[in-house]
Amino acid sequence: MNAASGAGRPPVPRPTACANCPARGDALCASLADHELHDLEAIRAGERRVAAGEAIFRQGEPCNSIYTIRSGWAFLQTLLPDGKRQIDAFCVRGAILGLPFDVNAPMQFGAQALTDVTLCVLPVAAAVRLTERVPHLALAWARSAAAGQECAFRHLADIGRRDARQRLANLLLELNGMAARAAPQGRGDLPVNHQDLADALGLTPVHISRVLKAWRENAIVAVGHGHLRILDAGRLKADAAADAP
Amino acid sequence: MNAASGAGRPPVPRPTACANCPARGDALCASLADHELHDLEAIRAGERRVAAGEAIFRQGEPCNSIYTIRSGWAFLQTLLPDGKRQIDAFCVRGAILGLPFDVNAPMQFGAQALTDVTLCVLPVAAAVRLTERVPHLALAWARSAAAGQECAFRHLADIGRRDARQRLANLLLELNGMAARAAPQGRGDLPVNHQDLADALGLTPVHISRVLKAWRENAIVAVGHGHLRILDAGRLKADAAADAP
DNA sequence: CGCCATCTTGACACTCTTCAACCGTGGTGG
DNA sequence: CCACCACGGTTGAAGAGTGTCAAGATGGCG
Repeated sequence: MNAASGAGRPPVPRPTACANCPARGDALCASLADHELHDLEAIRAGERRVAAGEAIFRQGEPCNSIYTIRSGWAFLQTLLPDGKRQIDAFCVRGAILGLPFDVNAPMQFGAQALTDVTLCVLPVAAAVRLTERVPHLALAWARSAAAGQECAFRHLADIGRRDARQRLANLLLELNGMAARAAPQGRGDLPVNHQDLADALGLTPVHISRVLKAWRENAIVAVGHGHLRILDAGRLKADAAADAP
Repeated sequence: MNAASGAGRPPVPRPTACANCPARGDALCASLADHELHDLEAIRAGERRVAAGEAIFRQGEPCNSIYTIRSGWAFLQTLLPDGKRQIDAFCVRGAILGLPFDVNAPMQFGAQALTDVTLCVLPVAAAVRLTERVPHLALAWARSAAAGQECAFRHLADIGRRDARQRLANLLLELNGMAARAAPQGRGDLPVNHQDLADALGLTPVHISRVLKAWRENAIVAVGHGHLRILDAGRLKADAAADAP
């Protein structure tokens, strides 16, 4: 998974340092100056790796860390009392995952790794204290949370007001965009199965399969075990807004 | 609508001052100390009244103010290209409405008054600048945005994973709670019509009417022109989680 | 008093779900 | 090395839930 030790390159002094963080430029840190970054680094609680399918933090439990994704895919989910699951958002590099300002309050949603994930960990209490000296930090959080809200609203409009085909097309295009930004040289495989898509869109895996069928046959998408690739984003876009004027 | 001038009480020195703001205790300001509040007041751009049905800010246009609701009801909405509407959230006293950190970026959702509304107006640029001296302010924004996100996620799980009856019961209970907090002595009338509820829940007004029918007949809710009252929250709660274990 | 928006009700159509059977693939242990 | 199994995906048939259309009732407001 990590090939940093190979190939005659000089070893980086501290592989998890902020300065050479893969998320530098995307995350919280993007809006911070170098000296502010230094302050931030001082309170970091290091790095955490979470295997695909494992929880990053759980719904119903308090969360005393702020996680930033350095690599990999994760998602936020709400579990209902009867076991149904709603995926609220997918996240890649740079996303900020827990914002539990009240350390003791139980989280109302959980976060889970979709692929293997590496996270930057910030203790909430220290981060809030740091805010006094680095107001930009709080501003960056606010911005991140506002972006998350916007994203949730888009998602809401999708689920509430569009049919299955449009929902799925929109989501796939969004995921494709995230994949492209997170790994520009990647092959574009999205690490989602039908169940994930169904739980994100308020549909059933069976229906996802049916909607994908037409696209498969027209070589617009390719489906595999636990992943999915978009072959023709243009035609997908046409389907996404089939009812637009 | 405003009876402040009546009844022999001594006139307040400045009716719109922060210190006697009806939202003091709910909003941004709740987490600020008195001297910080003073700083905030210095940059206020006064008050704005918006009549029921009018836009507070529009989707697609930039928004250079941060609005806090002092009184009345509003909602956030996403308009789709084909004219469909999704209501993303309902808001009462204390809610913070625009968080356009990039003053030039067009808003991806709009805000509209549900009843007549009075708003506290803060210019974004000045507020961001103030953040340097009052870090609490940025923290309060972040908290507010995070709360908004949580609310959106709950809403998402409702629409994605529950049937019409449960969705409606949940929403009505939430609105009822907001009404109780916003006007504890009020009669509990919710200022929503069937179209509003339908647009919030991803349903049609016709279906809303059908779901309400049973509750009407059992004296659980009372429906009127453009408003709605909950008579028996307990039985509504039972319906809201009818599928919980 | 009459208009208009809101709400109500019925009949019917359609999307999506449910249930069930089956298939292909990848992993695992004998 | 192969048989087996588990999982994810596919497909079909039937049914529930919700949308659409259309007509009528109700009540507020000019």
